[in-house]
Amino acid sequence: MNEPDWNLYRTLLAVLETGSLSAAARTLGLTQPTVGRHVDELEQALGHALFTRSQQGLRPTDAAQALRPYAESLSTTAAALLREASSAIGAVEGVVRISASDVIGVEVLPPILSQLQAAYPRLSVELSLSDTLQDLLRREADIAVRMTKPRQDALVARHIGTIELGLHAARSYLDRKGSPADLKALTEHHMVGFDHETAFIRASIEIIRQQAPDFPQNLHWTYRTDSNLAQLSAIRAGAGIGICQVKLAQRQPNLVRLLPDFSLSLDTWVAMHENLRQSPRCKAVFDALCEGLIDYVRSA
Amino acid sequence: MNEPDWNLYRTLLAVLETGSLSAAARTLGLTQPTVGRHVDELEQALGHALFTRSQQGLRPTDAAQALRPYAESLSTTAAALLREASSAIGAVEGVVRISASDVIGVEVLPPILSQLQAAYPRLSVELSLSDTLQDLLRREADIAVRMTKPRQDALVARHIGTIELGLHAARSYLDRKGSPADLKALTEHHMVGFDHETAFIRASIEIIRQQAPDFPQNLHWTYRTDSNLAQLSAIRAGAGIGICQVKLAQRQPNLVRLLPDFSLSLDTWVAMHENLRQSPRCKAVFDALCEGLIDYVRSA
DNA sequence: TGGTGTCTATTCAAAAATGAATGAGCCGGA
DNA sequence: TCCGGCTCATTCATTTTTGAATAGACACCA
Repeated sequence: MNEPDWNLYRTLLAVLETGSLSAAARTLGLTQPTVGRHVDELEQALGHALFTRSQQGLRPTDAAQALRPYAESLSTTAAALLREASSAIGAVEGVVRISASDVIGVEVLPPILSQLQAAYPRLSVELSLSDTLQDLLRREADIAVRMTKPRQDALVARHIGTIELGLHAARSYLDRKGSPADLKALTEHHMVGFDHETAFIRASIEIIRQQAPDFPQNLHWTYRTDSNLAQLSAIRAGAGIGICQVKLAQRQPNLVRLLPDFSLSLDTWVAMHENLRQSPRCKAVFDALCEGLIDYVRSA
Repeated sequence: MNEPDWNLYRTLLAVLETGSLSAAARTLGLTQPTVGRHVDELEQALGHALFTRSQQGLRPTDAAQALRPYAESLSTTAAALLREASSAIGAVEGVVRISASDVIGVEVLPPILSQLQAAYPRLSVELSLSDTLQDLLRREADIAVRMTKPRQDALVARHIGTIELGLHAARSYLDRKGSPADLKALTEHHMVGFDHETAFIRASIEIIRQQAPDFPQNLHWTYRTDSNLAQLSAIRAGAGIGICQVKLAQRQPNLVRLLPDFSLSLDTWVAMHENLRQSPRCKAVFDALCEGLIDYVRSA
């Protein structure tokens, strides 16, 4: 039995993502019959049924689900290959894909990246807002800005510094509700916070417990979202008191820091796949990111 | 511009590996003209020359070299996908690829694996003898036996125990040359050791320095090889005194341990990609490997 | 209930990819 | 020096893959 055509994996992934032959055909620029034939061919080659056909689409079997991560890995690697090929050798041009948290991506990176693009006009930047380090290994991004120290051997990481977090609220909110005199008074306020308790959140809560034993346990969470960015917007809009970056709040005239003794800090890192050190375009972006973020962290 | 056919990457890799269109065509089961056309097509799609043609083969350009790791990653991932597809859902069958050092692979694993295959007749094991942890992330193997603690987040690792290393020689050698009375006497002997000084070797030398200050600096290395397995064979054949696993030497009637106060220890780990925990065939092999190796380490 | 949207399956002609054969250049050994 | 080995390039017939069109089945909505 010969190795199946690698294109079959691409159409497999498209069918998994879209849920139907027709939709997959549209995204792939093929037609529904060919996509169907690809699936048939792959099923025959692998010896498993991959989908149960029905008139309103295909439902993937467990076998297809098991193969999905591999197909995704193929797809991201192929995309990374194309990015690598997007630049001439030795030139700072082409596409670089950056991954960062939403707040960093929206509030901090734009000036840094626009300056970078002024310096290298033939450079394109793709920005993916997500928070896992996995995506560097899977090559979903070339460079990542992260708040945890990368522990992967295959990554190059540079430590940027520490970002300070503090409690903030909008003036409009404080005009209505007044300012809390101490941490215990927070129970009387509307709080903006996280929706789901991730490992990172649990760790943060632990740190808060240690550093600020007065921090109340049961707060009145009136606005919960897992997006830091949405939290920031909510605080700005006067929805309540929440935690955000101190440096960021200083730039916003209508945000006030509360109880400045309460403070959390986030270590910040910029990480990149080791292989990409050879690539001038990635190295240029890496260096510019480090420089710009260090400026941001140290800014008064 | 459309995304290039993924098959083009496969032929690119084959051409890079074989060094000629014709040879690549043979390994791919295609013909030389099609391989040539694939390369042309890819060059056009990427906008780079990938090879400089000549009558005695193709020389890859820097651009092609830069793409090589990506193509290799595609290839290993496609192979991993096929392995995953080689087993029915929930069944312990199909192909599992194990990576281990040469000594472990040749001397320790066979009984463990043959027992495993007796338990699961539809299971196939591929054994790759290499020593880097990288290959797990690149999916070059499903499971690895390693002598260093894995630091990758994406890996599941289990600690097996400590393997003791000691100085050994064959009786035939000792009959000719006599036994060294102490470490200093090693300078009078033929020694079997490593060829290149890797990071691991340097670390080991450092440990030796600390634990055995008497260990001579300048030994008479008469047999150098980077393969542990070849070292073991050389010691067995009476080429000289060398370091090998104590447990392993105990099984060999003609090997004698020398200066038993001298001892090194290696921490042993079995590691696997986190995703594969879902896969019964990998989990079964992982568990069997752990059990078998623990038995080996603890055996009298 | 009938119309419209979605989906998959099938057929058949057109387009694309492939292979066999051949030519030409280079290298090394007899 | 010639021969056999290897290489890549080119041509043309054949095979394979693809797409357009169509039919049938289901779901939703007026």
